[in-house]
Amino acid sequence: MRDVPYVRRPITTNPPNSPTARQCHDCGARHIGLCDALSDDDIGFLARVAQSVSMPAGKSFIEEGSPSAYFYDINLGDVRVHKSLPDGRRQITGFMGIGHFLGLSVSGTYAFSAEALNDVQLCRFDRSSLLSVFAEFPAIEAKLLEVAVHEMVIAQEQMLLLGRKTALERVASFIDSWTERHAPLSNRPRSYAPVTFLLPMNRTDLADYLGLTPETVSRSFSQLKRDGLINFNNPQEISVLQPHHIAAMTCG
Amino acid sequence: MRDVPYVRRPITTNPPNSPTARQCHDCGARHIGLCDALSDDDIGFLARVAQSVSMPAGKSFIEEGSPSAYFYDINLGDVRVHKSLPDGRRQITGFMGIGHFLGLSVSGTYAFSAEALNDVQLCRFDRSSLLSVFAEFPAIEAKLLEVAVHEMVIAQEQMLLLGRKTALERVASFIDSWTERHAPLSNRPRSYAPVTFLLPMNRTDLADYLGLTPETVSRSFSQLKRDGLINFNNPQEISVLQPHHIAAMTCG
DNA sequence: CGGGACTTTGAGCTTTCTCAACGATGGTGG
DNA sequence: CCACCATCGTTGAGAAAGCTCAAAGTCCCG
Repeated sequence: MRDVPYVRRPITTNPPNSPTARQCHDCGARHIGLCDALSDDDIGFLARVAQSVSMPAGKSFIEEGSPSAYFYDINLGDVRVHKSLPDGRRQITGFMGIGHFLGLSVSGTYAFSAEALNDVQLCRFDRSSLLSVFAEFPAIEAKLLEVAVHEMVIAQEQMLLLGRKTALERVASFIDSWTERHAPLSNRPRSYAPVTFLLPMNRTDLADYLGLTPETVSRSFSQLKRDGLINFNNPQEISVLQPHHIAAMTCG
Repeated sequence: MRDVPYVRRPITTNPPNSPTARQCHDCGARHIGLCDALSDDDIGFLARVAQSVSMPAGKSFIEEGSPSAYFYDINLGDVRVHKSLPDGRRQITGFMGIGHFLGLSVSGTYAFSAEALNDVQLCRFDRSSLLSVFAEFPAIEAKLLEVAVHEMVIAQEQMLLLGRKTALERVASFIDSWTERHAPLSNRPRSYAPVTFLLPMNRTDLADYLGLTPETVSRSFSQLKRDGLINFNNPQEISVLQPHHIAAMTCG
């Protein structure tokens, strides 16, 4: 039954001290992204309209063009977001991780699709509940605006990558940003120490994210490997041997 | 003195019934974008912290990396927004017109540059004034979130274009969206009647927007011209002879 | 009428894509 | 437990889309 999402608590409003409300304490996303903007008291109110949902790896839970009934916040796992052309060409617009929100819509239908890259846990809010929460807690809406503005900055960087960078620069940019995700040193200059981590997506996903073909992604990885900048224990596990050098190859 | 922006009212707070407050009535952007979300009463309050600013064609008024001191709303004219790489490669992330807002930032520095494509009139708000307005009028912040979400949809469409469309499809997509801007038929199916309008940007801007070279943009235009889908009276004035056919070439 | 900037067109080149084969990995069933 | 199969990743060779460089054409403006 791996194809059917398992809804842990299919109730619309949870009592204030229910396990759902309390679970935020233990949530991996409690102090990341949207929820980080809320006090323990406020998040209790948010939790009352939240449903906890699990998605197996590969499951699509947002379909481009379908009614935007829900809004999601990722508690665990990784998600790929994409748009497609009628003939099947696909552009992945982002890989989202813990604390990331998904599914805001103005038009009433989703403008993109979203799939679980691995087993994912989500907080789900239905549209109308969310609107009432906004009315009660403007802080949430304010934080959401902040997050949306930050998303926009990232989107503009991706446009620069897609429109103007070479294949090698694109792959280096990707490695650089994932190195930052796994060894975030905030404001300090990036560490020169090697970092190893797992990539939750395959080469085809990567190609569709970087505007390349899987072959070109693979060739770029191979070149970086030849140059001693990275290494692969297996295709998923990358070691960034010279993070500063990779960063220099991103061209900004 | 065309290089120096002319500030019409360099005062920070204007009295409620001042010409500034009343000018919103006559503003071309009064019922577009952000301002459209506000009642006549509310917009009076917004006008009290607004400065009206003019920019001559070509003037850069937002510089990537500089402190994000101001927030702008376009009253008249067209603006190009872009990011650049250190070696000069440029990606234009959007062409903004009347009613468009610009300059929100979370980090405290602008993530992009903005230049006037022609003579532009802007409403300018300083950061701190804007934050106080947000506190007083959550409706503005809510509308801003809505606008930001819509921006994000457009950005994702542009990523799809840059990552996955052919040169001809990119140029057709551009023509299609500008046809829509100039002959917006809302929900009804697009008109089959020809539309003529002026492009405020040159071929190099277009190339930097579409991830191409000026030569390729020109060649694509020439092909569409040969095929009888468009015509140019001069390089700025385009006639879209078969809007529906152009729309079909965008591939979505 | 002339000069500068922009646009168009052409020819050859480069990067990336396409197509194909080979290799590695992981899951499944005998 | 191992062989098999499917999927994914890597590598190579040739093709093609779009880029670079160059020259000619056009338009605007003084």
